[in-house]
Amino acid sequence: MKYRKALNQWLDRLLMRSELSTRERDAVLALPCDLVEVSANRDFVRLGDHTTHACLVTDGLVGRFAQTADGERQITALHVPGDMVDLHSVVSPAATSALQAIGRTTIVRVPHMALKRTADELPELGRAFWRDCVVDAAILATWVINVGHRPAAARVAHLICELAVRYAAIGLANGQSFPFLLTQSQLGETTGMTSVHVNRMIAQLRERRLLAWRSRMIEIVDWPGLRTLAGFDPLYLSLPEDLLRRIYALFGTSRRMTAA
Amino acid sequence: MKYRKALNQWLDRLLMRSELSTRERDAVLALPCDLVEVSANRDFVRLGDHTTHACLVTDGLVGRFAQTADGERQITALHVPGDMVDLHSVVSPAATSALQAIGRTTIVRVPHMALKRTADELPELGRAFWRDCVVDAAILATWVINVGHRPAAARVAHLICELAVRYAAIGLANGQSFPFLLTQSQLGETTGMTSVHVNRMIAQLRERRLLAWRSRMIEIVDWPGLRTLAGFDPLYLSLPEDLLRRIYALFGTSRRMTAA
DNA sequence: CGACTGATTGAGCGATTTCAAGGGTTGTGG
DNA sequence: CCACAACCCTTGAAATCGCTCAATCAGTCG
Repeated sequence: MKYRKALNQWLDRLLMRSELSTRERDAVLALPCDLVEVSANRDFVRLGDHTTHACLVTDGLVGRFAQTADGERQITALHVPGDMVDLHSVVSPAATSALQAIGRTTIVRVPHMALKRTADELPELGRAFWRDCVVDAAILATWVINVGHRPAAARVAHLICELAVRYAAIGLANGQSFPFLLTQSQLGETTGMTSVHVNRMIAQLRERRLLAWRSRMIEIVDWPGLRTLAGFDPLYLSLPEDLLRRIYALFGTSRRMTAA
Repeated sequence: MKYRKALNQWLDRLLMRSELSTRERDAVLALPCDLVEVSANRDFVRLGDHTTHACLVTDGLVGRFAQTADGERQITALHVPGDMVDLHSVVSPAATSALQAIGRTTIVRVPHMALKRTADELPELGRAFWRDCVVDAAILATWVINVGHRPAAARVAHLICELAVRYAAIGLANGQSFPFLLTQSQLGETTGMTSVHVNRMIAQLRERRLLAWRSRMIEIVDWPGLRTLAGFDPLYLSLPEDLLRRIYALFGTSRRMTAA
């Protein structure tokens, strides 16, 4: 198949949460698909669309957007490379929210039909698909707590912790730094606060020497400190124990010695 | 089977979102299960438990509870009769949050093994299970918007609208009234606000003659008004069009004439 | 009849938003 | 390569919303 790299990213993701036989792995890699480039800030799935394909992010960042009646936008999910953004659309093709590329993004589309057929033939793989949706729901539940019951600084810190771990898990963290493609207003749209207040909270996190943020990268300066402030417990991400340990080692070691 | 009534409730639920053949329906009704009574405010699944059964609510109300590091509790989901509370545990048995009965509740437990076997034999039914989890996730996404981007009064109103529709959908609304088993503090725990402030918002909703609340029942007084204030759009509940129309008719007709 | 739990109300405080304006960065076209 | 425009970040001051603390009232269960 043509876009083997993308399918491999997804397979790696599935393998973090499910054990798959060789046959099942091969079936994933043999899925038909096609590639779409989406430019920044473009919706590629709109509310109410009836989709026929599921979208896999290979490169870039995708946000799931919802809207209140008075036009306020809220980001309810973020998807990094390797995420199948709307795997759920296989069983529920009518989109209940819009999908937008945040910055230029590469998408690989896989037909629902192919996914269904494969899942029917290999029930254990079907369960892996289902499990992936369940983990997404667990992330969502954590966002509810975050937005509902955490003070502003912790809210921002928690999202940053989550993205740090998710980027590290897919090998896109560079030492203690990872890509952070959101603007501060978008960060506000996901944490339920004003861009102004996001800015002040970020300033706090910087002052406390917990992180540094420049040119679309965030550097974790004090991982334990950030984690504590955020009340971050990565259990809900369902990552393998050893991977998690490696990530923590990556972020935690060699505390920076900057500033007296 | 012994608890056919409970399984029938669940089957009805599944049929709202999936078309099932006679064989598939029979398979659902033939599932093995056992019954558990849970007294008020008791956790029957704890964080981190490895479960072997999925829990179906037959009677009462169940809340999914999460906790922040500093002990604040947040309710991330509510489950009414007919809901399979943790169907997702079939593919992900380690509980990522606790389940608590809100008031005395009757649970029917179905073994994961039986659900898996049935799903393997009848792939379309397996997809119905998966779909159910997807709808739960859609509800969760809506809660994120609610808690993140709506002012307090609308937040409370939105939850009330959702529960009104969900109770009506399972035939438990009595005219314009439906059971409301949460205390005001619990309502605060789900909407991310203090019980004091919940109280004031409820008072507002009463003053504006949108609803009445007494002895564990809420009566919808002005459905269009409540819906508008809440910005409520039931799309995310994935209910059949005609059922929804019937529910709206039920709530909307015969506006109450009380009080000059 | 107490003892409890839940609902209600008031006053003061603090967190977050709003409004507003200025400075920096990035990308683009000349 | 520069100039410009657009967008993003940053900061301040005032207003608002929701929280905390505290007390009282109303049902409910033994």
